[in-house]
Amino acid sequence: MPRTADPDLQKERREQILAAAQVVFAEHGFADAPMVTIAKQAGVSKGTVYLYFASKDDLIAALLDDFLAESLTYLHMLVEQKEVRVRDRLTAYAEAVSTQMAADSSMLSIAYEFYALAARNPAVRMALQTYFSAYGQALETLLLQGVDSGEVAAGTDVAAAAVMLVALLEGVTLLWFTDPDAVDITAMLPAALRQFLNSL
Amino acid sequence: MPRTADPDLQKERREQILAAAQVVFAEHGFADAPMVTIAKQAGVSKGTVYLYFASKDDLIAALLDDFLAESLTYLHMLVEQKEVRVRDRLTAYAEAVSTQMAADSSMLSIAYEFYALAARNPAVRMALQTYFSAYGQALETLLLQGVDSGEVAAGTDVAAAAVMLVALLEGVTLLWFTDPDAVDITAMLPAALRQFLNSL
Amino acid sequence: MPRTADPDLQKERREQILAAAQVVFAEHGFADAPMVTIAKQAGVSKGTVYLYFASKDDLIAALLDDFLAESLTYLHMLVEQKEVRVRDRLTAYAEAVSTQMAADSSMLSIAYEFYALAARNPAVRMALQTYFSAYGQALETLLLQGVDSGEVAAGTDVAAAAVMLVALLEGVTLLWFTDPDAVDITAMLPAALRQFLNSL
Amino acid sequence: MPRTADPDLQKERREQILAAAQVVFAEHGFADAPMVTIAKQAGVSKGTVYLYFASKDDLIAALLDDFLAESLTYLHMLVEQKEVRVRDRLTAYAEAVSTQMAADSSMLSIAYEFYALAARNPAVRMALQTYFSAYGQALETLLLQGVDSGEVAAGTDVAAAAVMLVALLEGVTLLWFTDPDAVDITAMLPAALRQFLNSL
DNA sequence: GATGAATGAGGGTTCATTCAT
DNA sequence: CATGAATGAACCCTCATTCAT
Repeated sequence: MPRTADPDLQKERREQILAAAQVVFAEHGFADAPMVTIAKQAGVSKGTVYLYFASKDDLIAALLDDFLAESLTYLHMLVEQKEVRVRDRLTAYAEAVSTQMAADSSMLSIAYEFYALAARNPAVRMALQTYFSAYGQALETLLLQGVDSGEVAAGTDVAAAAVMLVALLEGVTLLWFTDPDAVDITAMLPAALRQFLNSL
Repeated sequence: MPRTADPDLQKERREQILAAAQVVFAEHGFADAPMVTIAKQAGVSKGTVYLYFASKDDLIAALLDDFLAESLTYLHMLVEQKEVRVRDRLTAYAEAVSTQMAADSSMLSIAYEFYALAARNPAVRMALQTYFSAYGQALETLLLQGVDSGEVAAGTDVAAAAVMLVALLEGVTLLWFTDPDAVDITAMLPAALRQFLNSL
Repeated sequence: MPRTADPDLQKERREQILAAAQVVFAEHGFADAPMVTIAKQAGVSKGTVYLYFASKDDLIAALLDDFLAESLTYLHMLVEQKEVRVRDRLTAYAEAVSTQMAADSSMLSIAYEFYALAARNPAVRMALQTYFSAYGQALETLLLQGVDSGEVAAGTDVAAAAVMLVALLEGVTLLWFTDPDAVDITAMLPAALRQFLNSL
Repeated sequence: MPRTADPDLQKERREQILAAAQVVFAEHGFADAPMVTIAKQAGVSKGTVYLYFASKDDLIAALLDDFLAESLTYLHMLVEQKEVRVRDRLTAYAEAVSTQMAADSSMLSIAYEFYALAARNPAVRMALQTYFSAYGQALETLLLQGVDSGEVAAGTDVAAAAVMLVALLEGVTLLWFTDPDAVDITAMLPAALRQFLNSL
């Protein structure tokens, strides 16, 4: 039993607070979510939050990093599954994303907080730029694998196609977020993907 | 002689404040834009803002209404120009939107504020639902005109296509907003439109 | 038809505004009654109120003067009715006061505003002192008339009795004001008076 | 080590703020007493006041409760002192009240604030009704004890007498409050009491 | 005289952050 | 490590008062 802090416990606390922040931020928005509410949601005191995060901004930034890292990890995993057909992987991705969002839209609520924040916060903007760039790169790689396997037409401008695919997925997501009853995301997202792939 | 209020002056003041609010909200976000800053930007005093808007929320709601009404007005105008080819009208729309946003992104900044707000404000959510519904309807009507004129394949599911088109345009816009240098919106938006129409 | 303002019209406007102030002050209290509300209640504009009263404080002071003058006028009238028995006059007074208050308690609401205000406003305090002094004087004169007519015992300390009578009437009024259902003022006020007179 | 809150310290702070509020409210009135002034008087910051009272209204309500409870406690104590003659107890009460008020009239200033407030605040009105009802009950019990001991005439309507006694005491207090120089409350209150008891 | 748009001081309240325990 | 009492800057909103018309 070491005298120094237990790194695992540290990490656990940190994630516990981040999870609480996600819940509270999704419900109230960044600006209207008091730190004390996040602390309570995490089951700790106000002061403890400041032991793990220097400020509210820092907490928000950490949440952003978590989100993006997690999302990219999943995408990179997809890229590695070379034994599976590209279409099937993309479809699986669309289904996974739509299923997850339909189950818990809090991440999405926060995503729009981040997009809004990006307009006036350079650090957030930069993080999102890096994310979307990597997102596009991953899809581009996937599409290239599709060209190799013959699933995608040889002459396709895969770079442009990747960007457009990202745009389409994000756009469908926005529409669903705004009006979940009008847009069936679990159907629409794969459908949009299919149509897009067929157009290549 | 303000025995009776001058309706024109009233309207002018109101728009003057709304314009100021757009600038300030775009720069600071709804939550971090003090009313007094908006007042100063409009060249009036704090109290004056409250002569025209009952509260900050009311000001935000009025801004949303203005945005959506203006946007839909333009779309409905497009629908009416039946003498012009559908593709040309859609292209003109994409170009107009991208040009405007490239010139002044403040409306877009605020758009993401509204998307974020929609998650926890029923009135905002409802307004956006109505907007996107009308938006989709307008594009659907346009696509139907395209079917009539032979520009769009007869068997096309125009309703689904319209939703997807909205999604695509919104998605491209988001990517540009996040990273204007990585995405040339004046080129990408028409290009995305072209590809989409070709896929129908 | 004089070019200068019509004094009667002036006076009428002034009383119209004072009457409105009574209503609004009674409902909201001095501090929470906006001038504009008083203006509306009077059917004039905000600016007009300031044509007749220099400030809110001035309006309040004028209201106080009106109240006290009216009340004293009635008392002095009682003193002059020497042909009527003292007891009958006092009873008539008690009945008149209780009837009026039961019909409209707004004057009473405002009375307590004035009592509270007297604690920190010398002008108000002075006015109330003058009023209560005159009030006591009037009752003392009445009681003296009673001694002369044999209605009141000869050795009575009429000065002390007058003060006590004022206190009793004010006290009963307060209890009724606080709980109108628990105290029947139209019965209690004359009863208190009777008992008091009998104890002299 | 404030791992857990210290109840004593909490209570102390609360009373410290209530005491400050009494001073400031008495001097400025409820409406014209800024919270920050109360905070300064209590030697704490503005925010601290809100740690102990949810709002200004809450602070006022707490003050009212304190006043009434303290006052009733004293009355109930009087009722219990059955070994002392009723007249002596009432006289002691009158002397205690008048002495206390002559020493510090701030409670009285605030009392009139409460009476004024009762007109438009149901909670305050209710509290005062309960208070005056209990006040009357206590005096009624005392008078009944007087009947038992032969100090008060057997046929007396003690209920009515109690109400009238409350009224008389309150009325004398009001007159003194309005004009302390004209009314010697330490003499007048016991005198009024004596006369009243003699009239029974 | 009368109006009501405009002003800005002022006040209630919130909450990010600190720090003594 | 953890706590939560304390701080005070900041912000929304109200309203007494002024004055151009």
